[in-house]
Amino acid sequence: MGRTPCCEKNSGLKKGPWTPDEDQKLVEYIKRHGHGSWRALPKRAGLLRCGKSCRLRWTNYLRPDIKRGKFSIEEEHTIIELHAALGNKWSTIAGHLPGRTDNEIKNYWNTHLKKRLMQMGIDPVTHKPRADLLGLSNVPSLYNGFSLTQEQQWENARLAEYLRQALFMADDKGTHAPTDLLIRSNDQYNLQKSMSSSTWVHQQQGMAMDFKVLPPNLEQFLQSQTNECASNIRKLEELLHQSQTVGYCPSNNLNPIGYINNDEYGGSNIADFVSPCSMDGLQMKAQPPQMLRNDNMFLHNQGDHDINGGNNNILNVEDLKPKVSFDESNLSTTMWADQEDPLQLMPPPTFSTSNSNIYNQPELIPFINTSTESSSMVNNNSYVDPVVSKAQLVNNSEPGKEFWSIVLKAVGTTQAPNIISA
DNA sequence: AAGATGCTCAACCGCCACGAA
DNA sequence: TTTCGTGGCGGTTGAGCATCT
Repeated sequence: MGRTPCCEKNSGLKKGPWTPDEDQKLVEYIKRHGHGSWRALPKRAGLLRCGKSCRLRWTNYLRPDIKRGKFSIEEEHTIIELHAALGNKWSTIAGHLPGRTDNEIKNYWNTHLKKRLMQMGIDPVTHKPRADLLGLSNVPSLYNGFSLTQEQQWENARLAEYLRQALFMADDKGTHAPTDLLIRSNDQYNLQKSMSSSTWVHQQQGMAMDFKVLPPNLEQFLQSQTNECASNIRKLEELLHQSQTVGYCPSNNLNPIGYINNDEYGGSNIADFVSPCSMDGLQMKAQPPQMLRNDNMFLHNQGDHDINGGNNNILNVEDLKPKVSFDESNLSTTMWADQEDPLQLMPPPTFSTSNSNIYNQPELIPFINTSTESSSMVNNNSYVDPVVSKAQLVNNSEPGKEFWSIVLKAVGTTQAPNIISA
């Protein structure tokens, strides 16, 4: 049995690079007759090639709608985002990049993006931070006792993406990608302490030497950003003091979704400070992540990898984007007050899909921690006190409005790079 | 200058799914 | 239901070029 191979060996058919003459023959034939049966085409077109070779040459190179040239930042982002969700589904990914072929995307991934992610400490297969490289060997303890749900895996992927963004801050030419590096600390004191000890900075500089992507003056840069942010934070804190500050944030050790933050893990690695911060951060960090995306879409496509027929599982890239356009008018009368679970009470922000560039969206809002009592660490890195964070009152009061106004002003801009500490 | 090494990407290979017979 | 032809996909290769030593 066994089917006939497309190109019999020793069939006398030509292989290897196409000549301009062959290209011309193929293009002219298809222009006149369409490709029809690929197997029959070469004979009819006067080509000593197999049909498969003709099809490949046409679809990957000669097709008139092929886009040539470098991949744009947006295209790169789309590839990475889709790859995180779909894996090596190159043709599906290509379906979202007009004019790009699956082969081209695959090549670009293998020769550029994959390497870049690896250099940045991100596993290009899982899109998770590479624990070995980042000193994150303790991170899995975050999930002790829990099996990772798809949502949590998604959050991991998102963390990886934030790391990627952070490390994309400067490219080889010293220009900056339009993304913010978000640094979160449980309080400004801890951040300043960390900065002054420079543990993180030194680690980053070490990485910079390897990665060749971070600014050489990183330490000063971070420091200046920190100072700048500190004044904003103080403003916010003043306003917050005018409001009642009530309510508890479930601590991370009770939250299997568990955003990583520094107090749980000793505060010396990158993941301690670069965290997935989002609009829900304003509602305390334990806000379920599904607020930020269309989970049905994601879950559906998670299960779609093995669906027959390849193109059946095309998904709209819009559905993968965080839905985080912020509607200020929606900030109304909800308040967190003496509630055991404020998460149940805080309405989600209004989301929309209007923004075209997910990396410029106000999702990049830091977790604003208003805690006045810092959670404590002891030297052996064991976690002692639960994180007790005071939630902010959000209401129609002038201070409340002003608070949000400042928050939006502070974080809603997309000037980059901008390190926002909180 | 020349060989070694690395990088890119067009092209190939083998496999799979689908639809027609 | 099975077989077969075909198109399509993803992994891999290797020629050609660039950079390094």
